Amino acid sequence: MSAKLSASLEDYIEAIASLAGSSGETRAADIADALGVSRPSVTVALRALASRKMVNYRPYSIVSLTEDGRIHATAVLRKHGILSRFFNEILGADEQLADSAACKVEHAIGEEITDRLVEFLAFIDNCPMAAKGGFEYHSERRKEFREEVEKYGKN
Amino acid sequence: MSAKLSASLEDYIEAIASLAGSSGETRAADIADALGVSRPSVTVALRALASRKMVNYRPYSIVSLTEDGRIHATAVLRKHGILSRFFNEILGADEQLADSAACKVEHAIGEEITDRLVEFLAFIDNCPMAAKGGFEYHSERRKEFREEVEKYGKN
DNA sequence: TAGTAATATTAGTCTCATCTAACTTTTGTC
DNA sequence: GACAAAAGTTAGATGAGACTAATATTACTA
Repeated sequence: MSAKLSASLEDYIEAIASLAGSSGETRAADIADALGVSRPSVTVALRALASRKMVNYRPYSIVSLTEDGRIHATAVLRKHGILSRFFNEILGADEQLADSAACKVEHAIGEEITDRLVEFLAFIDNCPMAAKGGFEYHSERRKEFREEVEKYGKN
Repeated sequence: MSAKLSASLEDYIEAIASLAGSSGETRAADIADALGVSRPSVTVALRALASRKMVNYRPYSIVSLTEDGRIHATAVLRKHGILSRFFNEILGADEQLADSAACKVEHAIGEEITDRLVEFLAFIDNCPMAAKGGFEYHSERRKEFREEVEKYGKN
């Protein structure tokens, strides 16, 4: 099991994994842009990640993830994707909100909760009428109900 | 809308709200114990919360929440309860895990996601066979499947 | 009411994560 | 190959949140 990283450092490896793409490499400036952070902050983060053997880092050079870093990044990206899907597809939040919520929550849940959420999503994929369609229908009914309350007043 | 608090300060008002009970008051030592934090840390947090008008605080005295603090604490406690229920009742995590995950996630989701989760839970309460019972059944089946794979080997 | 025990605060330090400004290294172009 | 632009790093500062050790205040009790 790789050592625990702070939410901030997880954001960095996540960004590196996303930016690295097929070449497996990125530049500090791209990381800074992706995270909306200054370049010196990236330098600091890369040193911290290098000391934890998560990135291959040499000053003034290109950056790549180590095997450990890749494993950790994959886990974070997995959580992100699952949470985003849950917020958007199941709860019906719009994509942007779902994604930004996923960005924060991904650092707060462990593997067990994540695994269970995966199973839950798989269940709903297999039985869309049972929960997904059902809940969408239910949500619509609640919205109508709210609108009616609005229209006719609460008292 | 009350100003945003850090995750840490939200933990403090949450603890204060929980400890205050009917009297509406607590002591710094109890807050420290509840959060597993030193007493000086509580002093610092109380000053920060007082400057944001979230607590009534005077040195060497008893602590209570202001109206704003109570509102904010209620919102955090609501998120906590909802998340905890979701993790435990829907995803099937044990109570302790559900609670500790809720403790972290409660600071990461906003009101909209929370409201949608409430509606989702309400839906499932009304149609237990649709999703809750269904998913529990589904989970059992997956477990059996895993055990069978285990038993007979993967290849 | 004096003295001790419990409670709370100050003082000083640490780690993280961020910033700006200034400097250095690398890169690309003529 | 020299030199400007781009990219990266140092240096130094800030703010949040935590800690321990020492000090101050309050409360209890004999």
